[in-house]
Amino acid sequence: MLLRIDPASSVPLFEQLAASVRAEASRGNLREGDRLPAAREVAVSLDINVHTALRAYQLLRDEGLVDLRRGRGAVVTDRVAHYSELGEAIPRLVASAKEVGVGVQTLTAMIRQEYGS
Amino acid sequence: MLLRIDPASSVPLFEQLAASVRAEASRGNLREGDRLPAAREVAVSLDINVHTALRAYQLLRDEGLVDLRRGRGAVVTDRVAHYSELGEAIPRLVASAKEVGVGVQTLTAMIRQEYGS
DNA sequence: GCATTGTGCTAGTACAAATAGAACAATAGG
DNA sequence: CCTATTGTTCTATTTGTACTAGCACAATGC
Repeated sequence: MLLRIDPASSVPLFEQLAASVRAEASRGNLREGDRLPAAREVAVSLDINVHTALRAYQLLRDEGLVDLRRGRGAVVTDRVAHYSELGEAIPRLVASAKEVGVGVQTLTAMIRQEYGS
Repeated sequence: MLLRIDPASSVPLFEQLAASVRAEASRGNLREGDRLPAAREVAVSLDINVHTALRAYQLLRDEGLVDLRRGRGAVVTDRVAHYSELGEAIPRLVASAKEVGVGVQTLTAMIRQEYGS
């Protein structure tokens, strides 16, 4: 499990952490039943507050990627399969956008627009 | 030109307005050389501040979708073609995400992650 | 010249992120 | 059964940023 964050980035720490976990899922490095390191443990190793680490985990729980239970930790659900599926489709779209010079902000805005309608 | 915004939405007004213009572009309703209504005009008809309308236009300028000039207004550039291209690819990905129950926030986060790497 | 249109500057308000401390509840394992 | 582990809940503070807005200014077009 490679979890990285960049304290200098403008992206919130908890989002970076969640994204880092998703990336592992997209690459197929996570399987149903796998257990993520404890929030307290992650907080120490990344030098962030426990609440921040927990918030990332709670975000992933809201998405359904992990189950959270006291004493047991964060366990990957069966939904991890969907993430690796999208892990193939997404790079294609991103490549197209980059080719024609459409930025991240614009692309994500267009997706939100499409999703909402 | 159908420009709509929802004051009740949590999405910033200027982003909604910009998205509304992009949507027109994606649908092929805008062509190179077309002129958008004046910011002050849009502000009045949508009942928002001029700065808010202007900020939307400046966002579109930064994207390269329009050229902005004093006294002349906002003119659509040749990049509009790319927007209608993506207007076909994006719905496919969004449909896939919806099928497997992946939300907007998650999807856009994954795209940012992919874009950045 | 004069109206139109975008730009710059300034500022108030509100919201979100991150940190912190403390107490609590469920689970796992010896 | 007991204990350590792990997430949950609550309150609070600090800090930074986003959004909106008002006013004066500058460039363009007719």
